[in-house]
Amino acid sequence: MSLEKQDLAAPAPSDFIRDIVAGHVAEKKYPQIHTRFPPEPNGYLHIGHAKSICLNFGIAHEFGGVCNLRMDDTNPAKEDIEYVESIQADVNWLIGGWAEKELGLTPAKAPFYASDYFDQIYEFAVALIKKGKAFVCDLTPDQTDEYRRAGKASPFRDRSVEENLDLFTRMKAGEFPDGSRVLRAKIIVDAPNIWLRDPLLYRIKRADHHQTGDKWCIYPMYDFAHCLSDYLEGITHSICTLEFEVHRPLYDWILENLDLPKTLPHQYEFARLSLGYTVMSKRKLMQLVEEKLVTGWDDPRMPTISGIRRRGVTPEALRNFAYNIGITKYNGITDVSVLEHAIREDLNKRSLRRLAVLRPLKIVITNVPAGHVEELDAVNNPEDETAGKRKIPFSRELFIERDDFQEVPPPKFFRLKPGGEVRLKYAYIIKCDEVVKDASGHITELRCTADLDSKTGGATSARKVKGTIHWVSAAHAVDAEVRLYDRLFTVPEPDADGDFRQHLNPHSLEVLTAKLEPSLKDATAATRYQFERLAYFALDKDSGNNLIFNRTITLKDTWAKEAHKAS
RNA sequence: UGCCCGAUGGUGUAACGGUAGCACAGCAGACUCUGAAUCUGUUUGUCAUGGUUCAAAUCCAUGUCGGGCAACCA
Repeated sequence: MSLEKQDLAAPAPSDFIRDIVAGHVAEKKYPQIHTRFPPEPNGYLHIGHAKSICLNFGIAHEFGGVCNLRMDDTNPAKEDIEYVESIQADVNWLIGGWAEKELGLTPAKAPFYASDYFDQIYEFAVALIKKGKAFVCDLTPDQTDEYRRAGKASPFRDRSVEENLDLFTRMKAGEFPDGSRVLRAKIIVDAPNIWLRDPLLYRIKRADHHQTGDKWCIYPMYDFAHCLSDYLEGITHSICTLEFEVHRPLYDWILENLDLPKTLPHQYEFARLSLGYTVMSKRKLMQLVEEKLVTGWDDPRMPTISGIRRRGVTPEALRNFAYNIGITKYNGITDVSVLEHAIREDLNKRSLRRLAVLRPLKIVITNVPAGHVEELDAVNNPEDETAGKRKIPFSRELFIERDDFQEVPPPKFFRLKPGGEVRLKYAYIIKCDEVVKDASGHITELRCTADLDSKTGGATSARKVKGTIHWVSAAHAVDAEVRLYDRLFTVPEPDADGDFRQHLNPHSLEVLTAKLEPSLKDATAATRYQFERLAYFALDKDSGNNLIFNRTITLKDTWAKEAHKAS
């Protein structure tokens, strides 16, 4: 299915923000809808950001608008160019083939940066001072905190415009040490909303900035820079998460007190994503990386966009997930199964089926002569006829999955057992005649006979056998490293109590050497594979001459559930 | 504590004063050369109490519970 068709087929998402936007479009309130996605480059983007990206770009896409990617880089102490680059790559990947046209670009065809506006933001601060609406305050951080809690005016609140102007100019010139003075808005000292109690606008902070170098030693605070950046870019709908709801009066106050000629943007808030069995805060993800609890930001177990991508999930799957969860103001925890379903649904449609054995058990088909090799037809994707067929080699010695044989089978086990029959996918029905063990009782080999007329299309091929299993020809098999990933945490809410690290899943990664059908030698990074009856896999970026596959997600396994119930 | 926000099955959402629907999960079955996919059926819900109304998940009031903010972070 083409992406375009997929978009058309998907019901247009509807939520309270889109309802508002649709209303504005209907009344022609703005010439064009303009949103933005404004991450701070102080970490990698995660699936919660994906929700926001899909919302902001989705709205632009659906209402003929534009969405800017803007680095909210007002705190150089915590930011880094590495993050700028990863954010750009992740956004491009997520919107690729979907909302690329809606991506707003600066004249340099780069993302936007709040730091692009530092000169203008500075002038806005000067304008506020001149109007008597901002003042330089010499209180220490602790004192400031104390005064604000008490709803008491700063003793510096009534400095003259001239003095404020002089002090602010000198702050900029670097005449004062870090943290010694700040610029504050003059609003209401005892407002019920803390963010209106003369909030900070600028602080002195000597830090090398990844975009502006050492040009500045004062940096605007989020509240001051954000609304003005939105305004300067012509943003109409500034969409953020719930924790900024209480900041909205300040957002509006700044814009309304600057006598701005253009239409003002408006802020709307929605609930951030919480996912079961996952931690989402950048701080905790950073901790996992720094303490080497994972291999990096793009470890396939991480909920980061880069980790999810490396795991083999497609942007379409992630977008469908984002659509499916909806947008509200309710802080709930989305079940991981919703994500897993979106991934499986996507991969089922697109992945090439292949035969691969993860934990090999050798079997010998005694009535097939040694040296005999035949090529069998195998369907590449039953969900997509255009994917065609391939040949797979069959011979006397094969590998099957150890799990597919049980010497003492539980009830309803319809795979291979002593004296039992099973179909080898695309090949013959075989019967297990003998179980060969070593001195310690470990099964080393199975000796079987094939019903030589039962090959697909053959005389007895219609014979009903309850089970069908996958296999690979031992002589033709290709070895590959497979990385079996599982959820990173063992509990639905890892950060609900105490230290989230104590809930780390010790089995979140298992590495095996698997036996693959030979066609997988030519596997490509862009292709998604389903190892039949097992899971979906994608080539890892570490893969070179030696193949490395990441397990994206398992197939649903009703039998495992059944077996679990029995035990 | 103050201010702000929220509450619909197990989970996430829809219903915009007029039949509580969808998805995921679960359960049961059909089909199956993937115990997958697909198909069929199905269990489970409007936080509470009042009020307005012919009619309330929806509007109002009060309460309960949950979340957020009170960084020279964003």
